Amino acid sequence: MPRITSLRHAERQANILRSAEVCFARSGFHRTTMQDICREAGISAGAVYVYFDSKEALIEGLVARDRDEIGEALARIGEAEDFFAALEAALQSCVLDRPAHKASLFVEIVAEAHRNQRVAQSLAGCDRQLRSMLAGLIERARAEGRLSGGLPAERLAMMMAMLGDALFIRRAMDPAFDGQALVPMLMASIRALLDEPETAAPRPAAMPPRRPRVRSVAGAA
Amino acid sequence: MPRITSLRHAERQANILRSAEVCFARSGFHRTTMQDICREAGISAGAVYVYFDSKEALIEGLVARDRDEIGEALARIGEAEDFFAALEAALQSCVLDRPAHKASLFVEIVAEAHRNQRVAQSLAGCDRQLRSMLAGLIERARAEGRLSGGLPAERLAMMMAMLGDALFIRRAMDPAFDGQALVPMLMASIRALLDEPETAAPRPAAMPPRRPRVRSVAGAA
DNA sequence: ACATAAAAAACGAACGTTCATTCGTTTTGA
DNA sequence: TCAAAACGAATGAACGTTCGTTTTTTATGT
Repeated sequence: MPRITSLRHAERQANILRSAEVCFARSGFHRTTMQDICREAGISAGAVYVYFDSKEALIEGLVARDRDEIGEALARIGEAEDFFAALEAALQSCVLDRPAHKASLFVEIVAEAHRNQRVAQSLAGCDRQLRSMLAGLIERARAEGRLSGGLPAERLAMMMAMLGDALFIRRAMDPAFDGQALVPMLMASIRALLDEPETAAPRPAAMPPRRPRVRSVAGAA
Repeated sequence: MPRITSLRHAERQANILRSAEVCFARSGFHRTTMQDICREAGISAGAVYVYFDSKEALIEGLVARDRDEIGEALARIGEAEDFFAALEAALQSCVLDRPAHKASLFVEIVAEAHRNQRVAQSLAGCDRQLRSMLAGLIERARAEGRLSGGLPAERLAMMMAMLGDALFIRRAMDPAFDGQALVPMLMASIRALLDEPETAAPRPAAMPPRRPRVRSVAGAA
């Protein structure tokens, strides 16, 4: 029974995904033809259907692959000892150090998620996983006394994820965008949030002309 | 000479743009057919070409319209007296209070900008305008002694714009996303950044186990 | 080792659908 | 009255997918 070794099969599949990623990042999902992908992958028009059911399946495959990649990167970060160093490392490895085309792909996937149920679910799963890992980092650091703030960890994780989104978006919008230059600011704003006590005081009705350095964040529940 | 009054012409044009916006936000640019837009606008298939040269021209029209809208909103904000109140108002009116389909449209436009030169230029222009207005707000507040920090205004404006992007993205990704709940955190992180002095000290090599409340941001030049 | 067989993989031309745009005709309104 | 505007069926190109054929790979028998 001549079945191709599953290793070879996986290799071909990965190669097609790589090609699809390049094409999607370059021209977008809808402007990329299957022929483009096949040309990029060096295969014929029909061959891709041996490995993927449809063009949509290619996007799903890409999301799943990236989810696994980021999951691994975050897991590695969970091992680190220093919280802020870990966070900055996460920023580097999960956002800034990723090649530029990943940023374009991110925009493409978010757009596609809007109309493709399955892509939306993959993306939501990826996002949930990422944020819960971040929240876990925060809670562990608190339990070990390395963090003092009291704001809900989930919400802080959401803020961090959003900063990552924003960096991706900017990178996609402008190839000359210098995300690295913003790292100190990003880290500073995260530090400010992490240090906030969980006070429930409503924000002041009017702003006094001169304020103390940092005021507390009165979040909704 | 029976030419339609230019008022009527502008009305029809705006109506078509509105319809296109709804359709693009619902199904995305490439999955929306001209028929969809015409049906939504209540006109026939060919009529749209009296007002717009092509489907692409519709997107360009939408970007131009939104740029003008946001420009007006920001101009109004420039008039405000209290800096942080103005900033929070900008957050509300330019991001949170905009209808949900604007968030979807934003993602769609960023994706489209990636492959359409003219859309990219419109978007970049819109973005530049927004950020320079924000930077102007900061510099004015500093000149009047209402702000003490010293980080570059352009970079701070970039951070603020990115937070706006991030809110839009999240709204587009998840209709249940509660941006309002994050406002206190967003404002707190912005306050922390605005209060930073322009020190150039490099970030500490290793993190001490217990840190003071806020540390300074050592940006690149 | 080699030959053989059979199934999977790859090919690529062709199909059928979808859709932006056009155009000849009709309607509208200044 | 007549040019602009609107209509909507028709057009033609683009593209995802299929399918009959060819090639490659692997398992088995000698």
